[in-house]
Amino acid sequence: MVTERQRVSIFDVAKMAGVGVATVSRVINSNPRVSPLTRMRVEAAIEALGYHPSRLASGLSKGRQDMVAVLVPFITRPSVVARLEGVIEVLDRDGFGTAVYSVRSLEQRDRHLDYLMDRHAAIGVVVISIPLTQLHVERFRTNGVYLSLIDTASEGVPHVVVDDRTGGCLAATHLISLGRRRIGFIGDEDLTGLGFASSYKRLCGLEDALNNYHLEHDRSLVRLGRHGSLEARQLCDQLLELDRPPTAIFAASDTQAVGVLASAEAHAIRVPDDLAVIGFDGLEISSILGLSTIEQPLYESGVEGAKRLLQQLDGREVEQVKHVLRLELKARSTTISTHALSKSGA
Amino acid sequence: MVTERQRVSIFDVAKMAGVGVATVSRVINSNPRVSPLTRMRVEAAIEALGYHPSRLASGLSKGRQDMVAVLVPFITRPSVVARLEGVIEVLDRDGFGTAVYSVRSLEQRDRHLDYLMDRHAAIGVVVISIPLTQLHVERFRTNGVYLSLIDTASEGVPHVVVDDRTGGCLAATHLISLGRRRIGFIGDEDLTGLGFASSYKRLCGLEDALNNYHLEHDRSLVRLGRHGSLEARQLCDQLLELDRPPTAIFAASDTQAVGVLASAEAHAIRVPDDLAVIGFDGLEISSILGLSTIEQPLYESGVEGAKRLLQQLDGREVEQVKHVLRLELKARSTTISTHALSKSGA
DNA sequence: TTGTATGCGTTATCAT
DNA sequence: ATGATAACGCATACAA
Repeated sequence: MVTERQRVSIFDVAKMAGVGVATVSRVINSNPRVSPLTRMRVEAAIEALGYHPSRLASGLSKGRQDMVAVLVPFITRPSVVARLEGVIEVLDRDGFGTAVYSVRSLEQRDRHLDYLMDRHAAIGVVVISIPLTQLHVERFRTNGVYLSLIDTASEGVPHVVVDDRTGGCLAATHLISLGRRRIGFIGDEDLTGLGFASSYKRLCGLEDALNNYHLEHDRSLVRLGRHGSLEARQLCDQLLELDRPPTAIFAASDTQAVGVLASAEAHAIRVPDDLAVIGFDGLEISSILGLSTIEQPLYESGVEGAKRLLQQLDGREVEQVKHVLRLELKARSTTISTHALSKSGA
Repeated sequence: MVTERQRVSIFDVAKMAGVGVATVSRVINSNPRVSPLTRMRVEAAIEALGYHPSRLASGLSKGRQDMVAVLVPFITRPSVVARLEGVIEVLDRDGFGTAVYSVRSLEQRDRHLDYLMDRHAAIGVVVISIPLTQLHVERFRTNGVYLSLIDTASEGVPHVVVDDRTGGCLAATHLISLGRRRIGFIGDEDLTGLGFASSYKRLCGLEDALNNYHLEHDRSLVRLGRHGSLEARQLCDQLLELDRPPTAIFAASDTQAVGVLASAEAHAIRVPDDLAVIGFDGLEISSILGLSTIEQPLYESGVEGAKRLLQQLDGREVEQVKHVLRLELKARSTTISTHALSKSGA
């Protein structure tokens, strides 16, 4: 039925153009050592035959391929996707494909890493928000597979991060400066073993802030659970039903803060009057809901992470092994109870 | 510096195990025609050497590789990501890698498609929410690259979709049955040339519903713009500032409905009393906000789409070329103004 | 500037 | 059951 047309190879092109395969190869790889005339003849043949070089053969011959692997946890999280988008865009611009490996457990992480420790699987690997062991890193190094980290760090490996602890402190200080003393925290529980370092660091930042003001930290106001709005709402319900409920809540992410807002509404608790709420990330939803937050450049983190991988491929040393992105407090209507807030939402 | 350890090949394993390369290959591919003893010796050597078969060489030899490409538009949209997650999960379970190609324009679509029309680039391609031309489809067929479509359709190609038009009708009928007559619509503008078919079909469904009730459709209540909450809010602002504003709004997606809710709040318009709002998709946010919506199985669409690709790879005929997923009306507090809504939010 | 020949690491065919 | 060897399609060192 389907005439599985025989693949056109570099050989066919060479024959049609009346040249050797090496010349065709040179044309493909824009090697300057080809006369303009020959180049044109070859290009014509390529066009006529509808020839596509085989990435497989090319990769095999060169000992590496043009695919970059990206390891991501929980791909449905908006923050992860925003980063991923940046990665894909940069890689694509440089002609690299992006293979996405989703990891939900430590076993899955190790299985994928094991597979990717091979220049024939991917020329380089970008890891987003997943902790690596020193052993993994070593093996990548010895195997000559490049590595670039986003939102996670490892000794000697290029990584781009934000200072989550300072961000947490920033958020809490904002709440304290507003007169709030009982500050609840809703963050991620470490169920998977993939950590959730950022959530933990942000909590540390909260404690830093309380310490700075010599305030005691009521540990019973800290609730951890699975990441998600629904879970966060339930955790917040618990907090709001306490005898002495918090007067402010710092959620480890905007997604969780959305759950907090829903919980407050269900309890008919006025925000920010009775409860101030601040999130983290600066997702679009925060801007829409007037949610105060600590904004981090997610997309940019992807861009930077990918660029740092490309630098290594080019043989350039990565100038700054540790690249720290800025954080910015966005004070909106869930903490500041003023006027004309529809305007300041940007 | 870095001792770029020489790659261990099938040859090294053969030598160490004292067998031929063919035998090693058989072991790798779990070919039964190997004696248990030899198998063990080979496996031991593989383990000892830390050998990984080269996917490149394997692919070249077999004339195809184990990477599936996925074409996605606007990867940051939650609906797209949910689908993508399903695809990745299924492919991974079957040992296939997933290369993600993001497309934002027609040129980019064609460039990627052109590249992927090659069994050496990907053994199969899954396309999400992007329209294809008949020409593209033909070329895939003649090149022997398998194709599976999600949220888009093409003659003779396996695809999984929902009935957007019926869904739109469902949403509108719900609003009409609630006594609303002036129904606004906020949907996607076709800026990119990638269509946005679903948004358009949902609008058609709205008109169907109006026709069913012999209601006139006020075209001035239809506003199209870039997909996103912020844009939707602005469009809704226009609608609410009309002399005769709508009494209900159907947003083509939950993301846009969120913008509508924000706009209503900014205008101090009560929902659902003065304005009923319904979205589409059934994202987590809809459940949190109590947003009425038409829920579609996004994750499942990815799962199904990937499965249908795998069926083709297995040489099985896809039994159902067109697979239609169900839609479900979730009536929540943005259309129904009753009691105890915090409970019905599921 | 251009062509020839070898190697990249597998798989598969054919012997044995 | 196992081994030798020819593809697979390209890049590149070397020769011309």
